[in-house]
Amino acid sequence: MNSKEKILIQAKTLFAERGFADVSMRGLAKTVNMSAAALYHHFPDKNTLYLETVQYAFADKALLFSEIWKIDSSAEKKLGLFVDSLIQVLISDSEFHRLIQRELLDGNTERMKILAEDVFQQQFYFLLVLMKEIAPERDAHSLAISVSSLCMRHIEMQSLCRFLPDWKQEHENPEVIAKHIISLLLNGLKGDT
Amino acid sequence: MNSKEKILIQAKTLFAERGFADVSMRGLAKTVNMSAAALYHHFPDKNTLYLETVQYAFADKALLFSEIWKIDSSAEKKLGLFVDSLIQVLISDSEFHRLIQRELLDGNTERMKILAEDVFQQQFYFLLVLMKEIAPERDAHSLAISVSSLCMRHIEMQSLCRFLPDWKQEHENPEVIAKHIISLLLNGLKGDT
DNA sequence: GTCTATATGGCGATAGAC
DNA sequence: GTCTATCGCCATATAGAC
Repeated sequence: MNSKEKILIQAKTLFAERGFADVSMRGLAKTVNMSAAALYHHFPDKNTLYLETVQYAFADKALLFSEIWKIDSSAEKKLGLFVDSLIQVLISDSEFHRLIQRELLDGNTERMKILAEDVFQQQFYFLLVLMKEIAPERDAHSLAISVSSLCMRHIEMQSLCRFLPDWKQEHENPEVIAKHIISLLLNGLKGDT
Repeated sequence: MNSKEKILIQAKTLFAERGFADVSMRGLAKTVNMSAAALYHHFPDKNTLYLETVQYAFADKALLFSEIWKIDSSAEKKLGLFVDSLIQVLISDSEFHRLIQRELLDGNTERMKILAEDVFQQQFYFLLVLMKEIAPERDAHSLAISVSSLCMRHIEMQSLCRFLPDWKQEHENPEVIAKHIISLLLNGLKGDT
């Protein structure tokens, strides 16, 4: 593995965990056993390093769900698989998840465009098709946002939920979360569980 | 208004906008026309200042919805009012909203407890009661999380959604968002709009 | 491609006058 | 309660040797 890739891997970890302002070039250099000066051979400045780190972290995510859309099954079943997969990806690559959260919070327009086009767009498109099939009389865009919102936030709220009434251990089980979301989407509050 | 309050107001703005690490005592001092040293008369260190700022920003939010729960109306109607109010609060006090996002991302256990007990707990309790009334056979805790997740994330995703397929201007209208969420909750994907 | 050394400046926090 | 001055440290970034 070349140096640049080694740097990007560690940068992803550090930026995800502590954010842009709280990561120093010195600190990053230490984790890859380099001097800080050496980083500047690979990246012109800290800002560019961050941008490239984000793009690196997002690079392979666009294709992650492609098998789901090809499956010959009902739209509801596909939606279930998508929710399962999204939750699994967010949990298994929590650095990726945290970088998305940070980008959403920052709201930089240029990087929003990158996030939209490089990460979300393809899956979002298929999700739109699915929504139009399941609920043709509704607003597909809003529904697709709702699906991803539910998956992401249910995970992000875990550290808070422990301190809220009626919390149970099982609420942190990914499969329980997924099942809840699917059921809510398909049936609404009043449907069967 | 005394100096301490003036400091807290500006600190809320700065911490919400740029995060703990990216706010300097010098910079904060400038916005309140003070020397940095003077800040240390009111707060022992930057960490304590941040903690007090968060508590200050959260202080009056707990009671914001109390009228809703008293209204003599159907549970569905109350849920609608809650969603409307939550979205309105998040939009009208975006600094408050951003501080919550930052706290959720940080995940500090001590401060999660503060956030849960000082901000969420009371509304969450009433929301639980509402959920048990509307959907007695379902998991009320998960449903209450879903309600707040939908409200918060739909707003947080706005800067991203502009770059996603099928986006329309009206998707940023708070009333449109609220109506969508209510309809999704009450009817699920397949219900009427 | 990586190093050491360094320029330049901002940071949190404190001392002590008023 | 606020100031100026300062300590000691760490930051980004660059220069130049190897």
